[in-house]
Amino acid sequence: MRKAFFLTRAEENYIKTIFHLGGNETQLISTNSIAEEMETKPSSVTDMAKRLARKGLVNYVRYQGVTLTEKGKKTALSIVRKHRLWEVFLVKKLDFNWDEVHEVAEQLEHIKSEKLIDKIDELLDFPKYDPHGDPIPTKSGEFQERDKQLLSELPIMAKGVCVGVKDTSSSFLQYLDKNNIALGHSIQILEREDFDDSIEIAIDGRRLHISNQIASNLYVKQHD
Amino acid sequence: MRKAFFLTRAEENYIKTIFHLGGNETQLISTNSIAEEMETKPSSVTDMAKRLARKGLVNYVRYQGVTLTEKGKKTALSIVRKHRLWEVFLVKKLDFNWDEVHEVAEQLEHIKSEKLIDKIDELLDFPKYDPHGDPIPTKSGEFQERDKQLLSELPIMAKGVCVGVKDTSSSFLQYLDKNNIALGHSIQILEREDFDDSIEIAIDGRRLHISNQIASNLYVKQHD
DNA sequence: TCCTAAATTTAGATGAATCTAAAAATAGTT
DNA sequence: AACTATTTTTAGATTCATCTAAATTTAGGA
Repeated sequence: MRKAFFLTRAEENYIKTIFHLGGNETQLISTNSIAEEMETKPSSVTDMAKRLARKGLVNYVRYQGVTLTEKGKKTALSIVRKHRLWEVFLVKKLDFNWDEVHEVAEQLEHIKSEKLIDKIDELLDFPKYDPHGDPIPTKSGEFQERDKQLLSELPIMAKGVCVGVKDTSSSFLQYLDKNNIALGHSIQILEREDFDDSIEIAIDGRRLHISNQIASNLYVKQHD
Repeated sequence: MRKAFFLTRAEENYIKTIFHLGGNETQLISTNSIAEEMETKPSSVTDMAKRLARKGLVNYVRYQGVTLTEKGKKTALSIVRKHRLWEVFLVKKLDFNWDEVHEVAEQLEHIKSEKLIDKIDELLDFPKYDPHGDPIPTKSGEFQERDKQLLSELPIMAKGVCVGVKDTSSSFLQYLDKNNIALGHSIQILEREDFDDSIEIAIDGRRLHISNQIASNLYVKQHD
């Protein structure tokens, strides 16, 4: 019988970051990019890469980078699942605003209790998306990105429903709140300004002028 | 401006243990008793005692023991508050049984977010007691033990309401479940067996014979 | 008072997670 | 093919939290 499988908080955070950087796919993730994302030093990442490799969570090639193993992917999905379910819980049950949930969910995602997260899932009636529109992996690890495009990439006159945000910073989310843009709203592109790629949109009967910065951080699902 | 006040998980656990051992009062708590309670070594406790003293959370007297400072007490109450509120949440909102909540609450009590625990408190409608009958400190740190006695200390024919448990082990709580003994039930002592101090009780119209072991782990509030 | 047993502390070690500074490997360019 | 800039790794140090083993202090007899 081999030693019980247990991950420290730091290990879980590395796994999650590698996943978000695309460790899912085949290309190797560089230690530098991980360090940058986690605001830590490349040398620390190297150490951790070795540790995670020893535990069978990543494939580590010296001077090349890492990818997640199957076990690593499963772990990452479980953490992402917990993070996003907790975010839904905070918004739906405790009236947190969608710009306040991230920090707290970063802590809650490390709570170790399968029963707890399953019960939370049930309490929330098995949500498919988190408050930012990101999909929640199922208990068995199924995970499907929603069919979506950046608002900035839609052609003139195209219509769509707002389904997610790319940037999840407080300032961006608060901008959206202030302008009454929320998931589920219908949007139509009315005009595009060639000079700065800003666009004029119709949203819920109102007209609104938004910068390219904004439009390229809003996901929509196009319809006709 | 001095360094931001921050406690590690280990530090919080020590503070909590000292509180439970009576660090509230004036007598010093020995390193040995702390080590025993936490299933660690006395030498580890000594190290931590120094660290906590440096941070102003305990008064540490070499070879004598520790007491909590005002700051330490405040910290302890905040942790106990979080632990007990989470226990209520698990039982009331997620249908955990009262013998399953401790472990998970041990993790949840370390989540750092004032807003989160205040919202949980509100969601639960500001409960005064946890699922084992222990009082929940208020946000401002008020904390009052309920007026209660051990069932084993009640005289013959005395009546009372079950208000808490002393032992919170799974096996004890499951015994109570099996015999349909729960907080809020009325109990009357009918007979006491001199030989082994076991007692015959009336509870909710039923008669039940329970050992002294059981009776000395059940709290009741006596009435007439 | 002196002695011994128990409690407590010190000293030194270990593993996790991090850092800095220096060394090594890689990749792009002439 | 050789040079250089960048990336990555190594080596060595630090802090936290823990341990074991040895030394010290305290407290309770005889």
